Amino acid sequence: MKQQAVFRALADPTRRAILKQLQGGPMSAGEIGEAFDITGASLSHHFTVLKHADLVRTERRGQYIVYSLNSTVMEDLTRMVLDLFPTAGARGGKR
Amino acid sequence: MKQQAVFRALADPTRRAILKQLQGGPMSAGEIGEAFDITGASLSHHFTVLKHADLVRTERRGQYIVYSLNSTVMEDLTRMVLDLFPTAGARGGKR
DNA sequence: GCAATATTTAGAAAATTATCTAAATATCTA
DNA sequence: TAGATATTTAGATAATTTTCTAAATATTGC
Repeated sequence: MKQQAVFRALADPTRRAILKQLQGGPMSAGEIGEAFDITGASLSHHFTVLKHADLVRTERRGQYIVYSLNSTVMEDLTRMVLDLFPTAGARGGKR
Repeated sequence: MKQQAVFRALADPTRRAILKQLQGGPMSAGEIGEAFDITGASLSHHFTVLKHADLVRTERRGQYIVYSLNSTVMEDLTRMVLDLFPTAGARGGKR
């Protein structure tokens, strides 16, 4: 798990918005892009960063490329957060 | 809660290392700085970012300024993470 | 008050990141 | 195969961030 890649990926608001979009289920790059006012090339750059952090998965479907959330990383991420603030979340507190 | 400020603050490895240092308890700026090979001025900048994200608290103690973790933010942070990956962590899954 | 120590602020340089346009690659349909 | 659509790659520019040096501010102890 590349901690740095994950935190760096989450630091950008556009990328977090992409992740939120994907909560609705897998979407093509173009569909995702409709919600943003940036070029496809810039979007593609963000996808690269998200893939590098292993936060999303891709699959080519015909001429489209479909992105989806990689929710298994969520556990790792939670662990990283807890690792940074052990005092508060240490041992199974309330949720 | 300034989501952007928190994620941005966590994106830098030096700042995450500072947070880890503070796990050992409150420390003065100078003590924290001993572990890093950067100037006090740069360190001070990182403190500013961490404070802006409300991840640390400060208290002047004589000529020192003592930093400590603000662990209450941890809950917010966990919430933000869960918010980004709802499918996996949604409702009290395993821990 | 003055010198010493601790930290921050100001301003600039260096490094990184986000974005763009143009061109390349991949797939589909006719 | 040729043309259309979807996405990525390349290379450049703009914006942001990290770091530095030098100077400023705050506090202590003489």
